[in-house]
Amino acid sequence: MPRAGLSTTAVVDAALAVVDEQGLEALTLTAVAARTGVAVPSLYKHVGSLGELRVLIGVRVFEETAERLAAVAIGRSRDDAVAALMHAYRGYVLEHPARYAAMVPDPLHEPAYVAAGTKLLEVFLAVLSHYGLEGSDAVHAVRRLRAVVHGFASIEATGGFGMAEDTDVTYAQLIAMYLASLPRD
Amino acid sequence: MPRAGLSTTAVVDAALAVVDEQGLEALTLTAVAARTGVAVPSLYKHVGSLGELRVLIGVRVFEETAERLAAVAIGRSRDDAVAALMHAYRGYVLEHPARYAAMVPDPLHEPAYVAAGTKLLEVFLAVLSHYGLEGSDAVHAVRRLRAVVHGFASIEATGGFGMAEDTDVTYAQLIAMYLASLPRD
DNA sequence: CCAAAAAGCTAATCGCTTTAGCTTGGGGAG
DNA sequence: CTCCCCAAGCTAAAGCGATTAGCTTTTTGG
Repeated sequence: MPRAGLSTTAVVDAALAVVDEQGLEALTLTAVAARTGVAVPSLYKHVGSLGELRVLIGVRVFEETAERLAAVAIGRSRDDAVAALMHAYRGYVLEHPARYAAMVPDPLHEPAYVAAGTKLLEVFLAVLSHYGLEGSDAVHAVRRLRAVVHGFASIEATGGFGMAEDTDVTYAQLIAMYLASLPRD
Repeated sequence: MPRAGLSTTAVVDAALAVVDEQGLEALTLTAVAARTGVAVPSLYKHVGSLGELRVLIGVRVFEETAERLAAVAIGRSRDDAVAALMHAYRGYVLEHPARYAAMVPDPLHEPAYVAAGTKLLEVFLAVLSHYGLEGSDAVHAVRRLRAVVHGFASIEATGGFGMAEDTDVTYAQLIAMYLASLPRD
């Protein structure tokens, strides 16, 4: 019998596919094993435990987001950059709604998250530095941004906005609201 | 052997206690049964399934929040009322951080949520009506409020704010930011 | 006082995670 | 080119949580 040629990366890929297709609750070792064409216990050669797999998924999503945001911020500044960041963040969540839920648990308790989280933080800080924000002011500004963006995205991703009104309009208002909270010249 | 004298309400109470003390992941029928002094299958006389229990918990939290917000808005108007609402919302989450996570899943898909959600919506709409907001404008304003408040609360409840800066300050800024987005006379 | 519904219980099944221990493919050292 | 070793897979089995079936007993309305 030939070998499957699995790897930790491949397992995480398969797990993400399961999450995308069937939701976070459907993330089970049985499902991942089925998708990779391997017996369930074989996964332990690459992953350690289901809990660890969840963390790995969260880290991956975090990294992808950070990468995407960093890319989109290049060549823009101030309001333009902030708006682009906010749109990119929401865009990722809209593309992978189920995946987003995987990012939430144990954000900073898990050391593995710290690296990815730090990179994301740095992107935010870099953009805000053009407003002259430093130190505590910058921290609070980043937190405001995270609250707005995460709050909207998580509600939208779970279908929490019941009314028929266009959510694009709401988001545009949120962006304007946040920008207005930044120092003006 | 005497009877335990359980009821759906009592089961939900016990479940909330479990969540408060050990977190949402620890919510298991075994844990609830242990706390109520009953065998696991006996719970099915009151609850239907673990999934249904989760929904019942979510509804309860929703209702408590709505009640609390409604109470705090009485006798206040405009900025005063909005700020009070936002503080009360955050206060509830800080008091029961683990409980808050139970509110998120399936917000509107579950019909049971609709009633509680509607009440909460009405409180928001009533407060915003003093700004002359109606129809779509009011819907977007409520969504902005939900995004800010839920975003901040959920990040804070899961310990997502890593830096040492005082979160009270951040929240005060968020309130000011939101108020600034409402129509001024 | 009596019947029947409601509340509990025990036994058993099923799916999922995890551990233990065996087998073998395949690459590198000689 | 061959042989050895390790990593990748597998099967077997234990354990836990949810759920169902079916029995017993308390309680309560008539």
